[in-house]
Amino acid sequence: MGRSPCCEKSHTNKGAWTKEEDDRLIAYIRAHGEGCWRSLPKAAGLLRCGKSCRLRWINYLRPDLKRGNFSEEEDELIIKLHSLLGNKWSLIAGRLPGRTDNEIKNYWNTHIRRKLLNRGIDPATHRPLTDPNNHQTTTIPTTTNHHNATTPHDIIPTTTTTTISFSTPTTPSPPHHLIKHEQQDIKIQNNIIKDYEIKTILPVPENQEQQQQRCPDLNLELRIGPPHHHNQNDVVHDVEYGRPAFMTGGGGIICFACSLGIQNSKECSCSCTISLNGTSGKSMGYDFLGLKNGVLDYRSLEMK
DNA sequence: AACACGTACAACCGCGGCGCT
DNA sequence: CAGCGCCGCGGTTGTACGTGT
Repeated sequence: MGRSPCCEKSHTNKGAWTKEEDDRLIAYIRAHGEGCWRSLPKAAGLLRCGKSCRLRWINYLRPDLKRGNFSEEEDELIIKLHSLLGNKWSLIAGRLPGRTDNEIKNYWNTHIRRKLLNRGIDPATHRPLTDPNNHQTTTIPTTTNHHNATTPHDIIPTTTTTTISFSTPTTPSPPHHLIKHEQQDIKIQNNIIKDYEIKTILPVPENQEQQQQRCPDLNLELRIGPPHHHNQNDVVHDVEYGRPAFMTGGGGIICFACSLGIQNSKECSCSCTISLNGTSGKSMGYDFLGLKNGVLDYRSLEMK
């Protein structure tokens, strides 16, 4: 299916935006609001394509953007979210108010990747680089891209080229320590997270101990379900929606929506009542994505 | 001071999803 | 149902700036 170019390239500026262009774009959007990016440049008197205008506005000019360095909490939240969502930068950005997908993506590639590599963790799989279950299909890039070269000390020393998996193994047999590994479509407010993987990890895998030794300050074992014990009976199915529900530490059952911290949403099919600080309700002791400590509060965040 | 190399980030490009006709 | 067009996403590139030699 052929596609027409998004804009008449011969009549559009490219490259860095000037102050005047910024001002025009801001003024136009203040007057008319966002949207209709294709027609916006012409209406605003800009010699730019609509995509360029949209990008400039979203990533740089939007008034609600939080400029400045990422905090340690944001770092850890990004790592957690990335381990769950993969390179779904827009979804990750949706949970970091004031941050854009582009900003997070750049930050990941320039800072967090290296940080994880220094910790001996594969940034793609969030598992130890030495993990034998870390199926190796691609070569560890010595650079993020052609010029984002990492210095030699950033790379975990290996005698040979180490390869890692950047995707869920296509082979049907799951790693032995995964008892649950299934695709889910979940809806969070107006967004749908597709191909979400639930991995419930059995206790005491060799690699976990290894990982804890390596990075005692970071628990990247992201569980859906109670952290204290797991067995196959812990995962039951939500009768109404056919999606998994989870046993809580107190023996109660929460639905998948609640396990993601979106209890009380329309997707919630259980009757659990979880306070944000985790101090009441059947799910006491449950802390997903730092909900307890207030790092993340889905209900207070507006999706992009 | 000059150069080379590394880093950070804004911006671009191509593609897929989705709605409309 | 297919074609079309727009929007948004993720990957990649360009380049200014910083640092080391």
